[in-house]
Amino acid sequence: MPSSKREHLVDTAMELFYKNGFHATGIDKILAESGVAKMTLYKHFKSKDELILATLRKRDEKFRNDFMHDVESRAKDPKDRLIAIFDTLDDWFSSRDFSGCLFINAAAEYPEADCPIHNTCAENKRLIVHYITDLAAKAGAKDAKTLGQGLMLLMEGAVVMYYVGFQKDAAQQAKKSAQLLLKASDL
Amino acid sequence: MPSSKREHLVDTAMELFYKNGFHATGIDKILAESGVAKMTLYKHFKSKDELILATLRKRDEKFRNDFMHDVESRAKDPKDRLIAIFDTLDDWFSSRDFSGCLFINAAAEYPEADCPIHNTCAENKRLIVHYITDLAAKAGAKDAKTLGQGLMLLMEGAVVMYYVGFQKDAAQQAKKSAQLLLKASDL
DNA sequence: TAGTTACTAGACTAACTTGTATATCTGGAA
DNA sequence: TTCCAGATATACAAGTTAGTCTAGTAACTA
Repeated sequence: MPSSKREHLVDTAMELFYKNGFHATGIDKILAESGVAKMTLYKHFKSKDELILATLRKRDEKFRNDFMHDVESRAKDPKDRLIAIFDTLDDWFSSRDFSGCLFINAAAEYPEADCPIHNTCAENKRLIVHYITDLAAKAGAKDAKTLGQGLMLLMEGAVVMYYVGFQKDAAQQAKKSAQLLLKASDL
Repeated sequence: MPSSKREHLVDTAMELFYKNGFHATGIDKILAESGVAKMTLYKHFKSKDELILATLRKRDEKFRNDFMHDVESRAKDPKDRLIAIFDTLDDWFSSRDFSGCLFINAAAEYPEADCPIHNTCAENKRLIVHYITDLAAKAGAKDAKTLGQGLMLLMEGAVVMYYVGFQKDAAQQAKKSAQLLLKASDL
């Protein structure tokens, strides 16, 4: 049986890191919020960085899972799913606790390319590109790789423009461009 | 005559904030690196946040200026300039000290929407969208606003995919999609 | 010469950081 | 009952943080 304290720590940490940032969130705040003792944290994780890595890994799994399920519940046809991505995105943006992309935020605070934290963020992006490119191939795009990459760029751009630039219609603007890219791929 | 100490502080701070992040860069490190006394800093800026704001404002001006000049030196025709954007981007990415977008990084560390730092980042994005949309209009795009927004999303997406996702060809992938969007706008 | 301005050096505060050490408590199994 | 794992509270170490205070220096100008 996995320790429930451990999971509770990771969940609390994820919330605080996401809302306030990594350096700005001290260990003590996570402990106070979760009601777990400090020694319990250091029994499960040998450092704050290890806790950060655990939260990123959990977030990666949960985010991609929720994302794919939401997209797939919106449309059956792979081609329609490629467009549905941007409605899923729109809903995510307008959710109450949206605070950008945890992986973009983490990479910003841990800039070094050989840092495990930054690399975990990179892995998340790679897996999402893979998912989208796979969908593009299933939809029969004439150049699935290019289409997949293009849609990924629109998606990440929308996250930045909504979160950093306060552009409320970023997801719908991305959707418009996505439709043009699909047309250019004979879809 | 503007204080040279002030400018030196801003330049040093910009370098360190960009390379290592904002919370991770202490006042003392900036002072040691610049060789300026602490009281001189607090004579020019009433807090670290004020220094951050000054660096963001200087960066905004310099970045947009350099960016526009580089784009405009690559092509004369507005339509060609819209594509040249992505070669400018590519050069920026492969420059030795590239560390993502300072404004995306800053917004990640200062998440609150009503925070002056976050708002300065938003302003930078708005001004760049405006520049690109203006170019699209000059190029005679049938829907300049949509094209401008689309190209901006590709651009920001490329920054994220290069910096966070280690995707080395992000700018060239963005360029390919940009060409498709231009075609869809009858250019 | 006297005054003004810009800057410097360095001590200092008070809070906060991650991480460790110690000693205690609790619930369940042998 | 005894033993033990897991968690607890609390104090602590050692360093860092932003920001203040004081006293002094160097250069320019009336």
